[in-house]
Amino acid sequence: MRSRAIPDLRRIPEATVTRLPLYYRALVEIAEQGVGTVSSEQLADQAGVNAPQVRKDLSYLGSYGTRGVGYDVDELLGEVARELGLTHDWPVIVVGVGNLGRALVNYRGFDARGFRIVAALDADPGKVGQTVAGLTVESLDLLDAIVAERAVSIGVIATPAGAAQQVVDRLVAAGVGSILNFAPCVVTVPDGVTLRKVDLATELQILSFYQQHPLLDGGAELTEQVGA
Amino acid sequence: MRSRAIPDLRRIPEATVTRLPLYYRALVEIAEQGVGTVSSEQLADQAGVNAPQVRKDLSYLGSYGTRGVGYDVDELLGEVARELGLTHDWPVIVVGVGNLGRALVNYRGFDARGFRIVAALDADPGKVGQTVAGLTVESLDLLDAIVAERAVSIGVIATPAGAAQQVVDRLVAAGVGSILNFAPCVVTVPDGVTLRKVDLATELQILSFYQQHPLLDGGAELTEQVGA
DNA sequence: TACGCCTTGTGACCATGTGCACGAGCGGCG
DNA sequence: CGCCGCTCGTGCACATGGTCACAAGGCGTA
Repeated sequence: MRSRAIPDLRRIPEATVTRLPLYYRALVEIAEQGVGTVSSEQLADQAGVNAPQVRKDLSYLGSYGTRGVGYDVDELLGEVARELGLTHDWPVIVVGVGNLGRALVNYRGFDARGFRIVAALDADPGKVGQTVAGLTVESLDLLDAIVAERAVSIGVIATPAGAAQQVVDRLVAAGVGSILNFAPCVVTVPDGVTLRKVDLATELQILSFYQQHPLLDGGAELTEQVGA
Repeated sequence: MRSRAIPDLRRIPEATVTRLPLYYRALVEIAEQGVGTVSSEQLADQAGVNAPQVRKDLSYLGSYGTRGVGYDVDELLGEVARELGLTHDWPVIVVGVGNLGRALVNYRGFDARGFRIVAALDADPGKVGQTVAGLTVESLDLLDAIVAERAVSIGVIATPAGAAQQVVDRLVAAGVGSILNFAPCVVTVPDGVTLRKVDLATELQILSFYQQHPLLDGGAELTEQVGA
């Protein structure tokens, strides 16, 4: 008897990885409705992509649907969750408790799916000791100790641009392997560390570009990017 | 005499558009240092990409550097700014004044480069009338009138997922041509409207994936996507 | 004025990603 | 038990994007 799937070590394309969260969210919604089976087309509608894409993406996971029927919602949900690493908690640290940092700490759905904010740090002594969403702001000086002690694996940068690279370096040195950068600047990380960035100004400028060039309009749906 | 550049109607690749803001920011920083000329390599370092990429991207603009010398910082800055539509102001409306919405309205650097928040709306009567960053929160009911009256061209969605599509529809109907969606859901827009999305949960899940699959690491730098 | 250095501009090649269409296989029905 | 419809899985062709290497061409200097 051969075992079920052979998760297959071949790499999952980056573009597929960026869509997995979409599928995950769509599956959660479908599961909540009590539906037991979905076709690639239904899933595609819900996730905002097209059906062949869904099938190809899911095929990378080694997840099998049933021909003529579709995918078992619960099984697929479990598969995607496992692949995304949502079956256990990830301790998250937020550095910088300004407007944005506070919003992030308060953000529901942050810890909703396994992401638990275990620390909020700031360099400003005036902010240390304040409480945000039930969490006490701690001093930036304690970064290394906190990361080590609480097994932090994901760091969120919500500092001013000037401090970002320095904080990133400290996080990496302390063992953090994934970084989400909200600071409006370029930061670099060594190989083996994953970096993603979110920049509001950049997004607005891209919109502004297309607003000014109505002729050029992708028509695409969406995509993404990742660093390493 | 042939005229200088011929802006050239050939389309600028989407990937290039997403990098223009990086170049813009890099150029601003370089200009602030009083430097008059940059090479593609310097610019590449500052922007976090590689030199040939910079040259190819800039060539799409029809912007000419000088061989053997580099690019004139001020001239290039003006060119990029013009291409991105940063030479005039864009009225922005923010819908949803929860944690995130408030942070966005407060966010400096939002209007720093020509993006001016002219309205903040919320459906909750309890929030209407509150002041956020010097702006009075207005009722969602006034959306259409406000968009028309203040010539809003960019809409930012910071509502709960359930309300997002409805708000997007109203914005589009009122004439908004660009939308930035922070709500964790898929929204659709008609052709001719540009849509971009920012989703914290998605970003974290992608990080989580790579954290769990250390073998797969792009090594890429960054990218993006856009809808229409 | 001619030569040589330096940096841009770009054409060609390769990798990645997307869309399509068809074959494969399961379930239900007669 | 056999047929048929439905949906997955996937190979292929196409489009987009990225990397590289090299030619084009100013600018300074002798």
